Amino acid sequence: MAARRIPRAFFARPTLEVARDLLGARLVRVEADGSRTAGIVVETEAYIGERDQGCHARAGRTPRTAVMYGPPGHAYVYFTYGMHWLFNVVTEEEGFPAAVLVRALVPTEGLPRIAQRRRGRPPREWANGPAKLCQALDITGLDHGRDLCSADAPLFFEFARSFPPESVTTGARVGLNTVPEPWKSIPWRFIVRPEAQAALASG
DNA sequence: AGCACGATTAACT
DNA sequence: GTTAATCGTGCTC
Repeated sequence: MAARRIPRAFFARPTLEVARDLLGARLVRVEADGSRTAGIVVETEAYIGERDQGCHARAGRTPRTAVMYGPPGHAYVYFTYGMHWLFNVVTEEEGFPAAVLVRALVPTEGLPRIAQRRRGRPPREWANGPAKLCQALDITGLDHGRDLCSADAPLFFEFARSFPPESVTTGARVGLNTVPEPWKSIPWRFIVRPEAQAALASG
């Protein structure tokens, strides 16, 4: 029985709720040959509005950030450090710029293909970072703006698992070195504890 | 037109 | 722990 795709209403909620509830969801890429590569989301971060000085929308609406102002459930994919793609899903109601950055997956499907894309690295490092998971699932600028909730989307989320509060930790978002407080330290990062992640591999 | 820097990664010492 | 790689973006001149 096929798992249910996560509908747009899930993303049309407060970004912190979406970031927390996305832990345990399955991010799925349908490959050109129809096969799937996928993994369970185990780490996310929330970026919320123009006042959030860690959010790209702090500069207002620009060509790059326009997607964040659009309807929820769409992909906000951007290029950074001259070489890496990072994947977010747009949240909240249309007109309010916010998104959840997916920072790590535990790969569960299409492992040979993922191994090929992450050639030379051990399985543990296949998708344990925001740019790594984009490599693993071949997420690039071509996916920017894509609707992840349409029936024929080749990239989407599925309901898969849920984690109890004791399996989740929070902390400051990563990489905001020059961002002023309180935004730099506000605990908008959500992580599935390592023990709980280990259980995913076997089940 | 020029510039500083980034929601990172991998390879170093 | 430190640092190079590498280029689009937004800001200043």
